Amino acid sequence: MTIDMWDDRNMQPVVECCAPLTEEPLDKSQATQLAGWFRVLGDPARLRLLSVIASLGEACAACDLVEPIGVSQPTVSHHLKVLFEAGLVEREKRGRWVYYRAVPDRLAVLSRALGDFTAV
Amino acid sequence: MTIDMWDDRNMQPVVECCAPLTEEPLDKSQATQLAGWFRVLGDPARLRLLSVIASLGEACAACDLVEPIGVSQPTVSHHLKVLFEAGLVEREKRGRWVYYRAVPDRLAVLSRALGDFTAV
DNA sequence: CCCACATATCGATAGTCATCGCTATGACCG
DNA sequence: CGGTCATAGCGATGACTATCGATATGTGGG
Repeated sequence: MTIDMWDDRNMQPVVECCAPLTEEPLDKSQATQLAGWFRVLGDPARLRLLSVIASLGEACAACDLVEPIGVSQPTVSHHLKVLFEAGLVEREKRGRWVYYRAVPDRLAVLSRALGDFTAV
Repeated sequence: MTIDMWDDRNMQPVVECCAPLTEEPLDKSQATQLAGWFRVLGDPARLRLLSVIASLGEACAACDLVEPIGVSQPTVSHHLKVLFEAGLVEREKRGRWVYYRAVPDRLAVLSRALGDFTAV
């Protein structure tokens, strides 16, 4: 299954995810997009990265992330790229370092989608 | 990566997921458990199943689910099993049919975890 | 300039997963 | 009982992914 949801470099949502789904049950493209985000969150290393980033407010990849997560630097870089391309974190290069921050809006969309499943 | 989070047939959370994570950043076992749930949600077919189930309140596998989702009956059965073992849906057999319902508590845990990522 | 360091990318490998067709199980109905 | 239908399990297959070491890129300091 190939997800091509993040070809757009501006990371705009492909659809304005998501209608309340009480009406009709999540069309295929919405489901694919939401699933892509959830799959990105479906890795312990990425969740821990996100949690460190969120708890620090802002985190530098090597300085703050490689050691506490306990995987190699290329692996951290890989996961950060996945999180970035999913629009769950943003990054800013300052000098030699790249700083990562969580993107509250994107996370809120997911949180709300989960809420909709229980709201019926 | 093998997830052994749902050996317990009673589907009790292995840990009382999850501490506010503003203190410290999600230990490995919490991350593994959360990631397992998110990975279950990281499939479009499962999200659509969940959304149909949620919007109907209760859904019978073959009657309500096979046709709208558009995959074969064995595949639906497989995904429902994954959702069930993750504790995201519960099932009840009545006569020939098995009825599925969403489990609001489990979904709420995930929704709240996402909220924590933005709350800092 | 060159070195040290932060980060990203590449290529390989091992493991996991979605999907299918087929088959087994188990319930209702005549 | 025997047939039919809903559903679950099995085994195979193709696709994807997490991880690593090695390497490339790019930046700042001496």
